[in-house]
Amino acid sequence: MSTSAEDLRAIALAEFSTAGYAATSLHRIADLAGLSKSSVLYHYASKETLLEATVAPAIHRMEEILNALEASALTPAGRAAFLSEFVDFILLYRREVNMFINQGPSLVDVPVIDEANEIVHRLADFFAANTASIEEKMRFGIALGGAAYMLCSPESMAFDTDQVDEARTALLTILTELLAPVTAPAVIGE
Amino acid sequence: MSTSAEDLRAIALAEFSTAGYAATSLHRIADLAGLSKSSVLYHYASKETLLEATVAPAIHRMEEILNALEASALTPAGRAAFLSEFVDFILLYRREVNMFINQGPSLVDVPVIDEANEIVHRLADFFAANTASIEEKMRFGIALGGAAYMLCSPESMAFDTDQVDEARTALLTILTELLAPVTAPAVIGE
DNA sequence: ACAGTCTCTGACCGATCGGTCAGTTACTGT
DNA sequence: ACAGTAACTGACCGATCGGTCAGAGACTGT
Repeated sequence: MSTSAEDLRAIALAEFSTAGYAATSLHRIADLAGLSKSSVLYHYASKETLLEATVAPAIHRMEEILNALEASALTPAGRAAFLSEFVDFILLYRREVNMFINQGPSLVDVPVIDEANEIVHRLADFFAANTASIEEKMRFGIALGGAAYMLCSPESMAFDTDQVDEARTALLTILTELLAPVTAPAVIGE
Repeated sequence: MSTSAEDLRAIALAEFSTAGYAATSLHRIADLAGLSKSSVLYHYASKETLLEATVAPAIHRMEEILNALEASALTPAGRAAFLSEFVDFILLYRREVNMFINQGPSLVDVPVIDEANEIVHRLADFFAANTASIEEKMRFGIALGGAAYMLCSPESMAFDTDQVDEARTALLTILTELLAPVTAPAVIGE
């Protein structure tokens, strides 16, 4: 059952994230799926509908994580839990996250993408609320954008399954270091 | 002099980096320049030629920096000089760097983009040569991709000129911290 | 045997894409 | 006054884009 609908979603996700939404034609998606363009439009009413179906699960999951973060306020435990969940989220929804980061700004006016951009803004606001310094804002941006780039760059897209755990640990270490609370003294440098 | 040629380059750069190469039409570039599409094609033989002219300066500069890095081997001074030059490079060629990072993989078969991708690979190989651990590779990717994202995200594109210095200092601090030699003890966390 | 529904397809549509070309305008040096 | 050239333009081209539509098979329950 559902031979094609889910296949098409996966194919579209891979193409949208690597080649870009605008640069990916319905014809190409159909070819990769072994179908005709008309069949793609049978399962999804439009290219935009396909995009929405492609990224919706990741958006909803990210919304859950963000709600939990805002609920747990700024307790150290809450913050640590968020980082762990966030790393798992990025690893699970690698391609979707890469799409938000790389193409989000250029896909405005697509409702589901606007929703995703709004979530990123909520997340940024949360971290920016406690610090006005440019360096802290930059740490957040580098952590988010860098992690997303790292996990979907051409070289790293093909993770061996046994490397995922190591990647997860490394990512959590680096992000924790980058997003350490502002109360931590700056022992590095002078 | 050069009323339009240079203007077109700047307009194309801004559009390519924000909306994407594939999603930017020659018609739109012409409109933004107050010219006709034919005039754009008068100054640049093709859309691809315009892309090459747009990113060539940044590529040549990055090549210089990379050559200097490889020449200075792994001396601490050489590494520190590289980081400083690299930060200046990213700040000066923000939009171009953002293009490489976000669209490089999808623009293969364009000669000048292949050249840029090759440079990124040389840079990655240089840092990967001294460490095989996934974490160190990830640190490099996060630093490069994160810095590029941070400096060309919609919110940060409009830097006040007096904030550039502060941004430069913060960026240098964070990158130095991220790319600290593997010999440095991990004093953060446990 | 029949009707209904799901999946799929080729033919076709208007719009837009990158690109070509003949020709116009305006400014130059002679 | 004239020729040359740089800058620019509208009309046009084939290709491709997203999307519509009528209908062909395949599989159901009756």
